[in-house]
Amino acid sequence: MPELPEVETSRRGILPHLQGQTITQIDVRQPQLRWPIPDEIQALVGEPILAISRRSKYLLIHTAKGVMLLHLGMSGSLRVLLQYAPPEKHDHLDIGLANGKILRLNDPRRFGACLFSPVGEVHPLLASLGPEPLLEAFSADYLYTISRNRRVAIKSFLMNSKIVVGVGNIYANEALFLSGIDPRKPAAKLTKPQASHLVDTIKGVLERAIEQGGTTLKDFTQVDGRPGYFAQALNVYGRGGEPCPVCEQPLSEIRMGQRSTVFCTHCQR
DNA sequence: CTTGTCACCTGAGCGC
DNA sequence: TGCGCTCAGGTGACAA
Repeated sequence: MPELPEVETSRRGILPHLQGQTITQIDVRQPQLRWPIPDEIQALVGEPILAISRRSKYLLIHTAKGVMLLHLGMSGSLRVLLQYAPPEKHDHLDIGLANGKILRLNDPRRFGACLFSPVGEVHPLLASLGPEPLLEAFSADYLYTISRNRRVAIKSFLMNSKIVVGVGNIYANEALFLSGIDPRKPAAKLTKPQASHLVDTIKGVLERAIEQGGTTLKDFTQVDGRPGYFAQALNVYGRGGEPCPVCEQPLSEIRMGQRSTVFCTHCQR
């Protein structure tokens, strides 16, 4: 499960089931995810879960011995089940808990990850990430300043995790539409008001999606308990050729960096 | 350093 | 029904 709101919704969904529980077992059925699941992960067996946090699209399960990093890639999802629930196709990993439940990772495409970081160390994958989009560090001043002298298209710039994390293809398309900015515009050509508007719309679109994830949040213990990927009404994503919701001109669809990019040539400049 | 491309993997949908 | 092709929500590793 991909974009930041779904990851945050997953965090909130599994939190009540995992908080304070001790990890009793870690069953790896398929270690070949994006990277092999390391054997060191077994160091967490016997450890109480102290907290579950999120950095970018990584979920971090904290213990006194270290942190388990979970990433859902393009197709991963988490559920909380009873420990005897028979594993189904693509159920690669179970984290057994003292209350008889398990946290189970399912990921058909195996672009996800389960990694380990010893206590006190920051995992290398997290070391050079940009700011969280919903925190104050991601501001108009920041975006304007960091985009100077950058010729890359603003959409690719936004999707660069060194600039800001958590803005994936869907929300990059949506935020640029809501800001009236052409996704092909070189980042350096953003004006200060545009940078400010863009920061506001990114925060707004992500916050609304998280709120909706919250309202539709199931308890993560049912087969259909996963949050819907598209809880939020989308203006442009997946709507190439359809009329623009504002001006009714047909929406353009192009590819930028192998990613589908939808925008309105009339409303976005 | 910046930018663009490739790779990882499975499954769904489409045209034939 | 089946085959081959394209595409899909991510992102690190490279090459230029």
